[in-house]
Amino acid sequence: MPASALKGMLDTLPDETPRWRLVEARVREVCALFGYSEIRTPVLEQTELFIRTVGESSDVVRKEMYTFQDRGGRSVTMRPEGTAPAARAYVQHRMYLKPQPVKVFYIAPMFRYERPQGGRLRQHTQFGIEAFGSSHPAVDAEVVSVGLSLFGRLGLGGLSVQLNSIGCPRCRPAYREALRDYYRGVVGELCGDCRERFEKNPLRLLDCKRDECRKYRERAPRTVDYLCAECADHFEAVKEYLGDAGFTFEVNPLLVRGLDYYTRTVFEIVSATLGAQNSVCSGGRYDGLVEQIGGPPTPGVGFGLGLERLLLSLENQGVALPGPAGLDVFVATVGEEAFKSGLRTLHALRKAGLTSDTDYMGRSLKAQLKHADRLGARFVLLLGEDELARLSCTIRRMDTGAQWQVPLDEVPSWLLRHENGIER
RNA sequence: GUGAGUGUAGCUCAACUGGUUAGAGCGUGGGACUGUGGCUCCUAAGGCUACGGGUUCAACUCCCGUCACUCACCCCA
Repeated sequence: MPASALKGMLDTLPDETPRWRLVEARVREVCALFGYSEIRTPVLEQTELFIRTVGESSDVVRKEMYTFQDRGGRSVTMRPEGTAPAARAYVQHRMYLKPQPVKVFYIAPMFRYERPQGGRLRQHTQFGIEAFGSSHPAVDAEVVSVGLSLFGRLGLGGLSVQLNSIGCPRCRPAYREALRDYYRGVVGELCGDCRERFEKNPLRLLDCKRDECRKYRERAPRTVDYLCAECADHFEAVKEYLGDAGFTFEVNPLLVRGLDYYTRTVFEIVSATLGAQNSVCSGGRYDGLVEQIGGPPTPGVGFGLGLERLLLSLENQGVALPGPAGLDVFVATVGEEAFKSGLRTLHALRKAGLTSDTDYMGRSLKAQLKHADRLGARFVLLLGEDELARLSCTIRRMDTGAQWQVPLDEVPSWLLRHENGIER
């Protein structure tokens, strides 16, 4: 039996879960503030859903999906991203009949079979939001600002917002052709990948990182110059709304996204404190997605935000993150009778809502105190023969060392009295 | 999937150009302090040096293979 998790899949240990809970709490606060409600969808979906929406030519579908036959012989896939499942739920439950827009968020594991690297895992946790039903450019701006607000609340800096518009099915073909025309003469000098992109998905020619391909993109035609009137107006409005909200961003004409369903707005929030995998949040508009799944024509915008990357970036920036919460009370006892009495007191403490624990290792009193200190106990309750005889106990305050004798049955109420130091 | 680097105690790292019982700090258990934590000191446990093979009188050290991890590419959160 191999006692190790699968490649690219991490355990989150007790020392680390508090920081996760902090981030999740902030996510929920921000979502509540912006009017997004939580949705939970299954980990598995029909493979078809992702092939049709994310796109047959995308890398995600071609080589990164965890796909297998279930026992009924159906091809199923562990979700590689969250937008398609949310859109599927929107259609399945006819949420287009509800007041629009429908705004949802999720915190859920995503799976992609890739080679792990700093900030890249096979299972990662994504916080995502989706706003279905409105094509208003102010919604695009809102979506971006949800991400930025979260980062702001967490104290994450060193970010840059990259924004672009890749047009719609009406104007994109003209752009695609212009791009092909531009690259046609130099195809032979491009890398192998780019030669394939030239055929299949010319937009992607723009984000190749190889020098031999990179030098051409400076003078390549830009998406924004080929937008139809509606798309151009939309893009202008998005920028205006974002600017009015006080956010700074950069228009990056080279930004195109890897998933096929995007239309118009695409954006990416990049952190300067991550390695090569520096995109912490990215998304865009997907006006054709719902219809493609079988719903009525419905616009939508959203983003995905990698929580592992967010945590990494926070750590790299030295943002203070919480560790395990300390105990209110540790019950230390000497002798068998005192141990039994201690257990009864422990129950009373817990019943009163005080976080408390005792020693189950038969440690010496001294070692129990030491252990209590490590657990971060604010008070230690001492119970030995002397105390038992008097039906009382010694309460020690760990930060000051002050001690009191308190009758056993009054311990919880004594501790809860505000002046004695436990603040709820 | 491609390329490179690294695998020594729970963690972070030592061990000269191959040389005999593989060390230290932190952490963990116990003690100095017979019923009182943090500081200090003492002490113990903990290693098939990732795994398998080869070279050699001798391998943590050199060679080959496997696996794992890391970084970069592809791509993405």
